[in-house]
Amino acid sequence: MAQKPEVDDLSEEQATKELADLAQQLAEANTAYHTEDAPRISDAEYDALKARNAAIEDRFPHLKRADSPSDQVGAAPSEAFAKVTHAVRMLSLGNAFDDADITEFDTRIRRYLGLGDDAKLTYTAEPKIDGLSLSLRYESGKLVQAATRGDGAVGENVTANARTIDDIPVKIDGAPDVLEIRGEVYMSHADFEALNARQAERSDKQFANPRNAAAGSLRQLDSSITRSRPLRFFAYAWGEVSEPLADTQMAAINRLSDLGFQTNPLTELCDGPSEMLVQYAKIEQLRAELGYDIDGVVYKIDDLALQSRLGFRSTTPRWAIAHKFPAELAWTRLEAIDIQVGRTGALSPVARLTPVTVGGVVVSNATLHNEDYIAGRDSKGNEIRGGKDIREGDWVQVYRAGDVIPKVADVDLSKRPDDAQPYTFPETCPECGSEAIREEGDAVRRCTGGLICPAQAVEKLKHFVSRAAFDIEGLGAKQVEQFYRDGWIKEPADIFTLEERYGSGPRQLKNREGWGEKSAKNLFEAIEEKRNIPFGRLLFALGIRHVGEQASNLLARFYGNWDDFTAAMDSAADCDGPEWERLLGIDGVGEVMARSLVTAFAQDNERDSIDRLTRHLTVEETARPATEGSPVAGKTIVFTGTLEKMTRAEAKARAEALGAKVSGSVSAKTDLVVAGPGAGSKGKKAEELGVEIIDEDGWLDLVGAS
DNA sequence: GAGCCTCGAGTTCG
DNA sequence: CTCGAGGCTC
Repeated sequence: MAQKPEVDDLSEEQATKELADLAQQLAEANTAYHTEDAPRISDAEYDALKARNAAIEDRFPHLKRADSPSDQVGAAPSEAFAKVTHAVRMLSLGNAFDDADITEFDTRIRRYLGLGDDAKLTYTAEPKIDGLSLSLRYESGKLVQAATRGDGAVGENVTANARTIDDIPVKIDGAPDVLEIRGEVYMSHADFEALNARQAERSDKQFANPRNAAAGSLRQLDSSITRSRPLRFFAYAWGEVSEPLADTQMAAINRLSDLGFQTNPLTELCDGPSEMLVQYAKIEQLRAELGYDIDGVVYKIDDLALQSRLGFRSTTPRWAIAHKFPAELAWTRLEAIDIQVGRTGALSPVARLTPVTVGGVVVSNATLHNEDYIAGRDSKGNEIRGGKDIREGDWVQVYRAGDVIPKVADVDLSKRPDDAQPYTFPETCPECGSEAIREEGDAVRRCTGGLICPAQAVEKLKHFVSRAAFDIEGLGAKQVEQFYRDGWIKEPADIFTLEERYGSGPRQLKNREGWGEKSAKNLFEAIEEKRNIPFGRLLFALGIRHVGEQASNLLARFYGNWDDFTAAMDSAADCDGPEWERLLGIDGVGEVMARSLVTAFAQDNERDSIDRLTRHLTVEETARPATEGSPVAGKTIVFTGTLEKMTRAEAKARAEALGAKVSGSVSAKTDLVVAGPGAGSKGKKAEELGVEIIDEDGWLDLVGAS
């Protein structure tokens, strides 16, 4: 770019041509970034191209293109925002779709807390705003950081943009030293329409819906643009706080309001499921006149002490649930049914649809799940959609499940073309022709081609470089596909010899279309960086069936280092003996997973491929869980008898959080028995074995809770 | 053996 | 985000 003539020296003709080039380059970069989930050019290069474009447009305003990149909203790479690790994870909520789900929610909570049906439980109910969640961190009353949710653990720093939102105070009085406020950024209907009208006047891009407009506005690199967008904010929760805000959810919300935040005026207390449903109906009725989008009602246990007793499941709190409004539906034509082949060989049918707008976005593909779903049955053989099968050419109803994934919900038989044939699911892989087999009791049909099947091979490679696995910058799905097609990368090990083979010499990466000196260098560097890899990531990256991210990390924590692990897999290869038993003894590992693991390491092909790979790697050891300061870390605990101040489930969760293993029966391996009144045989056995026994109060003292 | 809960695998669009 | 299946508990 440095060699390019100064903007002032450009002729109109040159400028026109360069603007066209820039528009194309930037569009490609955007596609590479957004849809291939791997940027092809660096952020700096991207910014430079954009700056050049702006400079030329400035000089020749009349040459500005209708599709000018300077008007593209939300096109800036998100890499431009710094990553922020949330002090307290931002979780999502469990979903409820009907009245029964709400009753079950209440029942589950009562059971977990050990409460009877008659005990009073109070909930809050509030509209669920359809926007984007934001976490605001205040220290000594000053806004120091605003972060998007991201994946819940790590979000993006959008502080400068958040400061421009009127509803977000930059300073608050009388707050705890550390206070993280969580809430929703949204745009009102009126502001959204005004914005779109304004955009139209300037022939700028129209936003599909208020949510997208809010999201696009918040993620502007230039915060003056965010300032010009009418964003609003409702506070409804909190993350880290240096001192408790209140005793109840409702009081906490009122406190947030006192601190100067907008809180939703429709937040109400409910005494149980029936009142919650009344509130739901009320809010649903008000929906159209609220002036902003909501997609349901959120219920939370009001008592914060109970909230903390209930705690969290892996991704959602036990004490809250979102009751969603029914999804928007649309009818369209099913043009064709295509089959995709996944990493494990699973054949998944996809519906190709005549594009139709559903809930503000245009949908042209939808999942059809599996063979049975098309035939109108679920996995247990029960009828779905009244047993109506789905055929190519059918008129179908689609919706976006969870407002995201398009699904085919129904078929209109009266509009079925006369010549429509029942869909026959292929029994051979459409990619490699191998036989596709459906195991007894399985819902999916799988290609048996293994790595012979190009689809499986490439999907496995994509998995290998994915976010939770090797996560190599500049090597995303699209790149992997191309390298595979050209034979540059056939298996994971090839990634680590890529530079050796194509770093220099007659066929060089930097001479390839779409690559340059800089991007090639960046890629090689990114690969270099990943030669050191944590055990858990490596194991996950291998893509062994039934061994996902969680299981991989579990195994990494258990075995600690790679060599011990592979040695254990070898010893357990015949699915027998002490190592096999030890593997099965891991909480969370069952027979199916264990077999899958051991087989992967025992099969020559697969093992050779793994060994070829690890030769290029330094596998980082995983520290066994330290659970610093925990009095029970690594101990095996048994709870017995009646627990009066907590339930079994609670006690177990608590113990496990502290690094203990909770077992059901007393044995020589037991370190501690917590016995309530009525402890029978287990108490006796503990005495016989000389295992330490404490009562419930002793336990609560030990773990520092009362 | 039933009934959770959690995880894995597959999915769409911006 | 959803579905199906694995794993654990009762």
